[in-house]
Amino acid sequence: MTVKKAVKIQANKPRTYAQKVAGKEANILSAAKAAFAENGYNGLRMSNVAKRAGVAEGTVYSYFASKDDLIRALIGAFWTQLTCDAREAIEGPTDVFSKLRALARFHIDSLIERYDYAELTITLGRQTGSAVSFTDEVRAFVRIFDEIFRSGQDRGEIDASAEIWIARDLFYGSLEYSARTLILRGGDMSTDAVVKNLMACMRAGYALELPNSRVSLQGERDLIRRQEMLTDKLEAICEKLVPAQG
Amino acid sequence: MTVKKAVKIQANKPRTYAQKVAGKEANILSAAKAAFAENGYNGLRMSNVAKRAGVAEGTVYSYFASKDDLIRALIGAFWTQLTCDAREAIEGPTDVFSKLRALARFHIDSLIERYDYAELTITLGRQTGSAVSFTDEVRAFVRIFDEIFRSGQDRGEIDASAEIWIARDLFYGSLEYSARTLILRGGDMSTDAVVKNLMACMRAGYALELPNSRVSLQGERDLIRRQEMLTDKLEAICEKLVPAQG
DNA sequence: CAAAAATAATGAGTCAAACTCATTTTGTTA
DNA sequence: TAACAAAATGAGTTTGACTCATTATTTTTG
Repeated sequence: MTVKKAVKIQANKPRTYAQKVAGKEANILSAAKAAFAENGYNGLRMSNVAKRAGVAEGTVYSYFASKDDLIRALIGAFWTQLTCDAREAIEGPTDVFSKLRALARFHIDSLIERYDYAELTITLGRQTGSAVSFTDEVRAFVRIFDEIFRSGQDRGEIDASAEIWIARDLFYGSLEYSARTLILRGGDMSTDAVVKNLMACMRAGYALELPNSRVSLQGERDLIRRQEMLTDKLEAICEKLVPAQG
Repeated sequence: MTVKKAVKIQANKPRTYAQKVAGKEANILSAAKAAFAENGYNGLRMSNVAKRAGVAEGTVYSYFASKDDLIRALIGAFWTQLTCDAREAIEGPTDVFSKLRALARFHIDSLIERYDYAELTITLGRQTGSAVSFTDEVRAFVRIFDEIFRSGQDRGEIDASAEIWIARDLFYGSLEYSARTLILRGGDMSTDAVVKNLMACMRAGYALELPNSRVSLQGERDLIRRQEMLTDKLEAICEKLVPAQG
């Protein structure tokens, strides 16, 4: 038996039953969330989830086909929430690199708080042939970086020839690794240093300030050459004049 | 019962038995390696490993206390081999950034070939309370990067104030993420672009060439200023001379 | 060399936990 | 309120990691 989420609703009856069903799914999910937070993926017991949600074990399986599917749904919800929060976090700054910095800061803080989700995202993400997938939710989150980066390219602040997927992996990859280091070693190391370093590298590698400064440097060199030639001429004139004045 | 690896060896008896025991452990490990390669961690069955190794299931448990331990031993061996190969791969170049480039290239290629090990390293690495640990083996691999980076700092080619753990996470993190992207999306994307981009960012962020060029830029600016003043003076002289000559 | 002791191998059996499904309960419609 | 449909139930099945009493092999000892 599979619980049909799209229950036919009559216009006159104010869908109390459908609400109840939807509420039960939410109950199970939040029970799973709590169980997962306490014991992780391997420690999570479907029987425990059922007990917490106040339903029989079989009921859980009528909403989620397997333990994997249940956790997948959880991961999807996590990324959706994260996307929402991240968008809020980057609202302040208008400058492209400041936006990226805000995103980086938010992301590494989130990862440190809930690294288990990130870990499972990778572990379960590669497994094929499952009904539930959280690919879309992760993509929606990743899109935040893409939008900022693209807008930077459009505005001419970021090198337009930079491949976005590489920049994205550099961004998220280094943040995730650093988050793990901070969790493992813990203590006195700060997220600020990580973010600062990442942004310095990205700015140095992608920002178009450097080429511009090179152009101005070139211009200065030209000027120097012209001034050298002018100096030569003037010196020659001086040479002629000095005996006349001396 | 636990098989004692340190069998007391009599000088006269040429340890045929100890060899046999060691051989059996190697058999089990290679059987596990094959099974893991075919089916991954979840798909690996201890019964299957035993069958492949030509021993009873119980025997496997006298060499490795659990499935986790068996896989951990496998992961440890993987990193040891990788360390060996990586050291060979970076032998050619002498320049610091060329060495890093060689390491990056080697690492991303290895990851693409055997991503499952990298994934499990992360998943199993965080789990506590297990007899077998592969921390040392991973550390030995990571040390390769550290050695190159440190030597660069010592030689003055790399910013000495750069925090090595952050640089390391940037390096390995971005490579792992990119490897995953390349595996998932596959096809026409190349590892070359990833390595090139990473090295560009690291060079821009860590190399000491940039500060040097800034110094020379400053020097040129000073020269321009002096020439401006000189030009002023010469122009003034010309002004005086022109009516005299005109 | 044979008996005794120590070590290693065996595989049938245990156990935990994910998953199933016949039955019961609850809700909806006529 | 009866007939029907949807949902919930939990005892039972299955799977696969792990155990342990027994058997086999090797080493030591007298």
